[in-house]
Amino acid sequence: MNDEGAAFVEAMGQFLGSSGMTPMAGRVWGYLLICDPPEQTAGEIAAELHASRGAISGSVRLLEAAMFVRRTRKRGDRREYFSAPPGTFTTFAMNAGAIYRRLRVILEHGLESLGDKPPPLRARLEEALDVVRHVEREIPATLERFVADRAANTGNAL
Amino acid sequence: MNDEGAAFVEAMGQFLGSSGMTPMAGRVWGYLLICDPPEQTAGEIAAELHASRGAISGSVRLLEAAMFVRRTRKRGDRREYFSAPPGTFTTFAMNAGAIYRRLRVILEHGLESLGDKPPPLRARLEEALDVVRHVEREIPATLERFVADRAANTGNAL
DNA sequence: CCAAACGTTCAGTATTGACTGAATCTTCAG
DNA sequence: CTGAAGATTCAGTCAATACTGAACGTTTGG
Repeated sequence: MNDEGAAFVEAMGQFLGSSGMTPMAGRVWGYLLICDPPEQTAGEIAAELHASRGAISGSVRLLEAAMFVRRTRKRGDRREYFSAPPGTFTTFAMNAGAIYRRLRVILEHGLESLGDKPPPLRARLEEALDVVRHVEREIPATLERFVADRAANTGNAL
Repeated sequence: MNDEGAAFVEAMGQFLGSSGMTPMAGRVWGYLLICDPPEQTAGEIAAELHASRGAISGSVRLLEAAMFVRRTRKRGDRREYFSAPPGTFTTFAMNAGAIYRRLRVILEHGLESLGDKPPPLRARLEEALDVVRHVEREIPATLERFVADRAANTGNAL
C-alpha cells in the first residue's frame, strides 16, 4: 500500500470513528476497499495496518454485523478471507435512514411528554417531526430509484 | 419538567453525543425544544439539567455555531435568553448532506491512490462513489421539495 | 463608583472506550 | 492423536474528552 492509500485508510478510520463505529473498523473497511488482492486474511490486515490481531478480530465482527464486510472460507484452507462485497454503500446509506427513524421515535416521545400543553409549545417538536418523517420516507425512495437506474443502465442487480 | 421530559432530554443527549456533538449539547437542545417558556437563560438551563454553568456555556457555543440554538438579549436585561428557533431541523438534515460530501472527497482520494490499477480493483470505489454522489445530490433536492410543500400548505416560509 | 448578577474561561478530574497482547479455542495436516 | 497455524477472547493500559467548579471579565442597577 502506498502513502496515498495509507492516508485513505486513516481518513476512513476517522470517518467511521465519528459515525458510530470504531476508528479501527473504519481503517479495516478502507483497506478492504483498496487492497490487492481484494480478499485478505485477518493476519494480513493486521500486518498491513500495524495493528494487533485482537483489534482486527473485533473490527471485522462489527463490520460483518453491519454488512460492510463479507467473510469467506476456502475449502482445504483454515484461513478466513475478508472482503468488501458489492452493494456495501447502498447498505451504508440505508443505515443512515435508520438514524432518522431513531430520531423520530425520540421526538415522538418528547411530544408525548408535553401532554396537553398549548399548541405554541408543541409547535417546535411538531415541526421537527414533519422534517424528520419526510427525510425518513425519502431516503429509501431515493436509494430505490438509484438501484433501479443502475440496473437499467448496466443490466446488473447491483 | 416531568419524568418523560427528562427521558427525552437524556435521549437527545445520547443521540447528539453519538452524532459528533457532546451529550450535554444534546441535552440542552432537547430541553430547549420542550421547555416552558421557550426562552431560557443559561442559569435556568444549568439548574434544570443539574449541570455546571460552564458546561452549558460550552454547549450553547457549539449549538449556536451549528445554528441549532438562537441567543437573544432583551434591552434593560443583562441576561441572555436561549431558544430553539424554527427551521432547526431543516438545518440538521442539511448537515447530514455535508457528511456525504466529506465521504465523497475521501473516496475520491482513495481512487486516486489506486493509480493505474486494473478496473476490477477500482470497481469497489467507483461503485461507492456512484452511490455517495447520488445521495449527496438528492438530499438537498429532497429538502427543497419539503420546504416548498410546506410553504404551499401553510403560507409560511418556514 | 460600587456591588451584584450573569456568562465565560480554563485547569483539573473522572469517565469512557479503543487498542494491545497473552492466553485460549478452533481447525486442519501429518 | 499430535502439532502447528490461525482466529478469538478478555483483562489491562492508555489516551481522548466531557464535565466540574473556581476565578475572571462584563454588564447593569443603585
